[in-house]
Amino acid sequence: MSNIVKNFHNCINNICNQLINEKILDQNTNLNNINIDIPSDENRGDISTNAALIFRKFSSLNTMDLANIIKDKLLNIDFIFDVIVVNPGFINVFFTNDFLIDELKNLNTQGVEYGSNNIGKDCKINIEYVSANPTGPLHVAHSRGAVFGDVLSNLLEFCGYEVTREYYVNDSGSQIIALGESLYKRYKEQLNIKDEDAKIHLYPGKYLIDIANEIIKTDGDKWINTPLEDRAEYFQNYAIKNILKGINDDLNSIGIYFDKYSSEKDIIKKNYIEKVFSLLKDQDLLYLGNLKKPKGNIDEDWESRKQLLFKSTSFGDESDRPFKKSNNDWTYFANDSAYHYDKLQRGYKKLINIWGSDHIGYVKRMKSMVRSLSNSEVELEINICQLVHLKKDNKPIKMSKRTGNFITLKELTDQVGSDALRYFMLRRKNDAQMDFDLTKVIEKNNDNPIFYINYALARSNSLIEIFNDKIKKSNNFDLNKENFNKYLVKEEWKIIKKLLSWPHIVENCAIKSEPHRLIYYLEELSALFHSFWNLGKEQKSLRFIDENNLEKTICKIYIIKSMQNIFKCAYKILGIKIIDRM
RNA sequence: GUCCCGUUAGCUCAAUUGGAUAGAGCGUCAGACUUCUAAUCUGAAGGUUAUGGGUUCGAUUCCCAUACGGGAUACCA
Repeated sequence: MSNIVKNFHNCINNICNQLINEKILDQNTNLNNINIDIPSDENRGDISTNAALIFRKFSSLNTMDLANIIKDKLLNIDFIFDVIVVNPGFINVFFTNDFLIDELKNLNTQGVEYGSNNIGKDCKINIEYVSANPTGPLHVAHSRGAVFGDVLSNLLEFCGYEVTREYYVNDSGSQIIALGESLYKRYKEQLNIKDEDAKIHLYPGKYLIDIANEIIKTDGDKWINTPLEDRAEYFQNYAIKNILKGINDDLNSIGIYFDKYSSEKDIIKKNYIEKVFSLLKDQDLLYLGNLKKPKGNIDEDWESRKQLLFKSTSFGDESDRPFKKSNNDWTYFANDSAYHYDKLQRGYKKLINIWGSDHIGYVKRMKSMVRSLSNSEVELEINICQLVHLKKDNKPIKMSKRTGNFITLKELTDQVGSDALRYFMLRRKNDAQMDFDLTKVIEKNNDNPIFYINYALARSNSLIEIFNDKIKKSNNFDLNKENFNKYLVKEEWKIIKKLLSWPHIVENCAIKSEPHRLIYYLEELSALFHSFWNLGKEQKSLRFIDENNLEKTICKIYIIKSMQNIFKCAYKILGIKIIDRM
């Protein structure tokens, strides 16, 4: 597992220990705030650190003197070519070319495993996402969380976590009762039987009609005039089963698969709510009380009610939260707490939930709950995916879930394809709102970054083809370090350094749960490649393939192979297809 | 009213968890195709990081206030 940033970090830590021994640094010097960066400006070295600026507080020496002492020690390390100290105390380090070539060989030896790490070693983690109610097909708003959760799972797996991808099915409660009755209503409708009961809320959309017709196909009109209690469960389960299958198909079509579906019904059957109840009671976190009247806009029929409340204020929430309704039923929050208790029982060391922005008000109470139920041993991380504004030709598309006039995930996938959908859903930070333009994401021009990176890959691939056809079929390159030094120009060293920063990018993305950075990395790498490619137009000697100079060509093709390796690895994490040719 | 998220170039967005001269793409202007694939590239112009304070060697980043935009706001799920 090679990571140039980590390697260098170790060097700095060693030097720090030496300095402590030499009494230059205080015994209790804190190393936590030391940054190791890959500078964006190449003049600032291949890697840089603020160590001297941090050490300043733990030493009688001034920052620049400290920096120079560290510099002298760094210069003794064999893979460091030069060190420059800059005001106010940054230490900029340049690697030797030999070191970079060794690392590039590492990259190729490790193949698509290059960049993986073990920060998640022995950590069982549960990532719950989508979890849309099984009352209708997935729509656009679900797709962002779906893709985000999937890629975060891939990424954490790559970092050594043992990941469970989980979908929580809300197959219980009043919505499901309404769903069952909606289906029954459609069933009657399809059999041309008049229904006077207009009170029942009907789920809009055509999908329930299709399901109703399936029931008619097998059962005919046998359910007509059966009492509610006899038919309810059948209609509910039938609807859930079919809708869930549709949801699953839609997800599969964009490459998303779950390891586990958890059912709310099952959780209730396990009596976990009662278990949670007593656990909270023991910690004195439940009490009977009245919530204060909320200020501002509220319904006119608000009334003060006595109900069982969870003390989430003791964890920083702004209000305590209802655990039971005033009629003594459990709230949804109580159910959800039981579900999280179930996850804890399964031995996860960390939980991640990915929620839509409409659930943002529930973040604090759920985090508080998991802390209470796990003795603060398990952290619940909640990533909020903000709204996606759909557009077409730069004009907003109006949608309303109430009338059933919304664009489904399936329709979106059919229009733009899985790759464009995934790529653009990931391209923005999850907690910022984003636009998604149906026409723009599939345009084949400069505006479209996914074509930009695919084009880089396609171009590089044609190089490999030409190389194999014309020059050499075998993979046994004679990789002579001297040749790299002799033939490569500064633009190519820049590409190599970019490639070697991949493990650092991966680690950062995983630690911060921010997969969008992978996308930006790919676009930057592609830019370096395209730019260098075009230099070859003006100056033939800079081209990758020179039939008259095998030694040089081999070095250059080796970089290309390394680059493709990184692309393959990144595409796998992002879940998008490799494009060989365009 | 309260809470959460956001505000960075004309537009859409980055910024390596407090670092150095805040970067890309689009758009604008000026250029590069007898090609290893022009779906590309080169150059120029474009900024008081919403505003005002604070913390410190150093702030787009952390804290406080203000403005604007979006979302959430008792027993639904």
